[in-house]
Amino acid sequence: MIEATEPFAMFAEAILPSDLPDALYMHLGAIAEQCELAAHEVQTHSGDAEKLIFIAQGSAKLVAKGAGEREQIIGFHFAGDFLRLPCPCEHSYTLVALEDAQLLVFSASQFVELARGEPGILQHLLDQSATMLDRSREKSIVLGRKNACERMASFLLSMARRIGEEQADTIRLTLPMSRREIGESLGLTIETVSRQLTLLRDAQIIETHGRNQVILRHPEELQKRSGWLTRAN
Amino acid sequence: MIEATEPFAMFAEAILPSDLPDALYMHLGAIAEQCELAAHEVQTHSGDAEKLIFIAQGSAKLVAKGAGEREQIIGFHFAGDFLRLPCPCEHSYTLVALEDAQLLVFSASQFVELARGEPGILQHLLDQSATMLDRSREKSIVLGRKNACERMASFLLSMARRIGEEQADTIRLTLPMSRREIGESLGLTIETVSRQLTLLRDAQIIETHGRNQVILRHPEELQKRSGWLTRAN
DNA sequence: GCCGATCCTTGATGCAGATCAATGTCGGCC
DNA sequence: GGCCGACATTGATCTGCATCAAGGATCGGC
Repeated sequence: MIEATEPFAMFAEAILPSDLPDALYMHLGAIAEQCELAAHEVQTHSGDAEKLIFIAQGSAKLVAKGAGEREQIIGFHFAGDFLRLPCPCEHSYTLVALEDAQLLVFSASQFVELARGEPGILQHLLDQSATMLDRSREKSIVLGRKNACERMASFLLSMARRIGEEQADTIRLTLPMSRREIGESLGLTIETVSRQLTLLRDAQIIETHGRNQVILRHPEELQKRSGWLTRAN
Repeated sequence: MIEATEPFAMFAEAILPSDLPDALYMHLGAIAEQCELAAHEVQTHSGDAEKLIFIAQGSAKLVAKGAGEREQIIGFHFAGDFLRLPCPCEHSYTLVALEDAQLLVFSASQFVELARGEPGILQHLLDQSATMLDRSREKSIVLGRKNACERMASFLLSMARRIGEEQADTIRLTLPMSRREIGESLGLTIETVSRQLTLLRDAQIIETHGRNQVILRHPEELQKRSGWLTRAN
C-alpha cells in the first residue's frame, strides 16, 4: 500500500503546492493511473483522450511514427518530468521507456477539471508547458540549421543540463539511450552519430566508457562547437 | 479612444471568457501594451521579462538568431494567435512583422498574476500552449525527417489550415512571407523552395500568381506528398 | 569465462540539397 | 508607362551526410 502510493507522493512533492487541501490531494490520487514500464516497453494509453504523464522513475522517449520505418524522437524525458501526450487520434505519438520506468498517467481533462480551483497547480502546469515549448523550439533550431557536429555538441550539453553529474570541472553522463535513438532524436543516422563522437573523443573533448558513459572533459569547448548563441536553458 | 481600444476588444473576444468581471477586464486592459509594427519591423520588448503577445492584426515570424547570418524561423503567427515570447536573457528570439501588424503585449508574470483567480483564462492559456507545443513538435518532424518535397507540401497544408480560403475543392493562399522566409522556416535554401514550388506547379498540384498567391488545386495530393501520417492539426 | 546477439565503429560510395552563378520577373515609384 | 531594385527562377557544380558494407566491441546469459 505504501509502496503503491510512492509514485504519487513523488508527484505531489515535485508538482503540487505544499498547501494543497487534503480533499483535492485525494481526488488527484484517485484519478492518477499508475503504470510500470519495462525497458523499451510502449506506454499504452487507456482510452483516446489527451494525457498528462508524470515520470516518477526512469526515462522515456516521445516518438512520432511515420510512414514505413521512419521515426522521429520528439524528446527525451527523465524522472520528475511532467509532460503532455496529445490525444492519439490527432497525432501518432507514443511514449516508450528507455529503461524500466514508473509513470503516473492522468486524463488531461480530469486533471484540469480538478485543478481549476487551484491556480497554483494550473500555473505549475503552465510553467511546465513553457519549458517543454522552449525545449521544442530549441530542437527546431538544432534540426533546422545545425550540422552534425553542432547537433552532437548541443545534444551532449542538453543532456548534461538534465542528467549530468558535475565532477570538478567535468560532467559525467550516463546515457539511457542508444546511438540509434540519439540519431533519431537529432535527425542523423547512427553512423554519423558514431563518427561525431569519435571526432570529439579524438579532440579530447569527451571520454567514453562502455556504451553509455560519457565524460565531458571540456564543456566550454562543446559550447563553442554547438554553434549559435543560445544562453542557458 | 475607441480606435485605440480596438485591439484589446479583439483580444477579449478571442481569448477572454465572456463572463469575465468588469474589474478584471479593466485591469487586463491597463497592463496591455499596444504596439504597431510596420512590415519587417522588429518587436522591441520593453524590459527583459517573458512576454505574452496577442496578434490583433497582421502576421509575424518568431526568429532565432544564430552566430553569423544564420537564422531559424521558429514559427509564423497570424491574427488571433496568442504566443509566449521567452525572456530575451535566456533565448535570443525576436518577433518580426511580416506585414503591418497590431500587437498587444503583456508581461507574462503580470498577466498570470491577474488571471490567477480566473481558471477560465488560465485554461485558455494552457490550451494555447498545447497548440503551440503541438505545432512545434510537428515542426520537429518536418525538420528532422522530411525531405525538401515533403517539407514544402507540409508547409502549404499547414498554411492552408491557418490562413487558407476554401473555394470549391481548392484552397487559395495569400502568403505574407517571402521565399527566403519559407526557406528559413523549413531549413531549406531559397533555391530549393523555388525548385519545389516549380515541381508542384509542373505537376498541376498548385498554381502560383504573382509572388505570394498560391492556389492548392489538389490538397489531397499534397497530403500524400507530405509524408508521414499525421492526422489533422 | 566463453558464446552469441546486439550494438557500435570505421571505411567506401552515392545523392539530395547547398552553394555558386546567371537570367528572369514582379511591383513600387517617379 | 517605363525604369530600377529586390525578389524569384533556373542551371551547373560541390559537399556533407546518408547509404552500403564489413569488421569490432560490449554485455547478458549460461
